[in-house]
Amino acid sequence: MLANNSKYAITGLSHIMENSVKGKKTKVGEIAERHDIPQAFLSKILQSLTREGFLSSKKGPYGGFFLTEKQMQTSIMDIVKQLEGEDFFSNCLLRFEACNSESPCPIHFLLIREKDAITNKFRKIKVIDLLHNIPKELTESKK
Amino acid sequence: MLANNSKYAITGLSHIMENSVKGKKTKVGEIAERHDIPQAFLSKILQSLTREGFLSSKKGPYGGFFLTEKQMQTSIMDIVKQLEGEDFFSNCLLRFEACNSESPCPIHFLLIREKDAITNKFRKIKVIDLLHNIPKELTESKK
DNA sequence: CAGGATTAAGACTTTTTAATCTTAAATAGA
DNA sequence: TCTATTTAAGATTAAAAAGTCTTAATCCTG
Repeated sequence: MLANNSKYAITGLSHIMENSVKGKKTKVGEIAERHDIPQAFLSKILQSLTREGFLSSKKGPYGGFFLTEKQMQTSIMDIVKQLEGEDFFSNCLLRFEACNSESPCPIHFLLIREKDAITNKFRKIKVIDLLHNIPKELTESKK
Repeated sequence: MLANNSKYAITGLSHIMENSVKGKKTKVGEIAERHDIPQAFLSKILQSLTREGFLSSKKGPYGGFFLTEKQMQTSIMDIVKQLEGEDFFSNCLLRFEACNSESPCPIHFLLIREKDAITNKFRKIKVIDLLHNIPKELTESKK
């Protein structure tokens, strides 16, 4: 499970992504209001992403957050790692510090495939993919 | 990611399981020491499992925790649900309260297969399975 | 160049999770 | 029945995560 940090970050990036492809910047307040996220907290999170180069911002009127083409290609694994800590994905689901094949936790081998699948998916998903997140069969027909 | 609660609980049950098949009871101190878990905290967790019927205990000298045949068949999903809350598995990885196909979070469809696989695995794994957690190829040859 | 709009930074507070401490209750064995 | 051993229960404290507040810096517009 991800912490609130990552949850808000991904939601925010998804929103900023939508606007960025239209060439628009996004104000924190807009994201906070639409997704019901505490604004000051979201600010801090987006600021930290900006500091680390995952996101761009501009102050002042008509300012806001936006993503460059290059930033849209960031793997969300890198973003989660920055927010949750470098070893988020190397730790096992039970959060044992040193869980691996040689010194496994009680469920290491029982869940290793599923764990790896999740890790690989996070590696593959890029910020730009947060845009196309609804499968065709659901967008084409209604109900 | 599971909280410490569940981590300690599964570690503890795994240890108690080992002793239970030999007909032995397990003292909290023994588990705490072997796995480096704060003893008083582990006590509380095991006590709560006992209160809910997932585990058995006996006070006094030669007492300790143990598992009945029936308790060994408990799905660890039920145990995690009790410790982390009923909707642990119905929430998505991003912990959105209401994330489903109709109102998905930004990564709902990107991770739905992997998420479901994990959930099903937790449903299938029983306490008794915590005993046999090392694949044959690793126990047979060394190095 | 003044004023409002916006992000930046960091101190502060609240809430939740993790862990400890204290006292009680049960029970085996001498 | 006394004592040592063990779980039970709940109050308390500590640490971490989540969230708020305040002030500064930037920069567009008139």
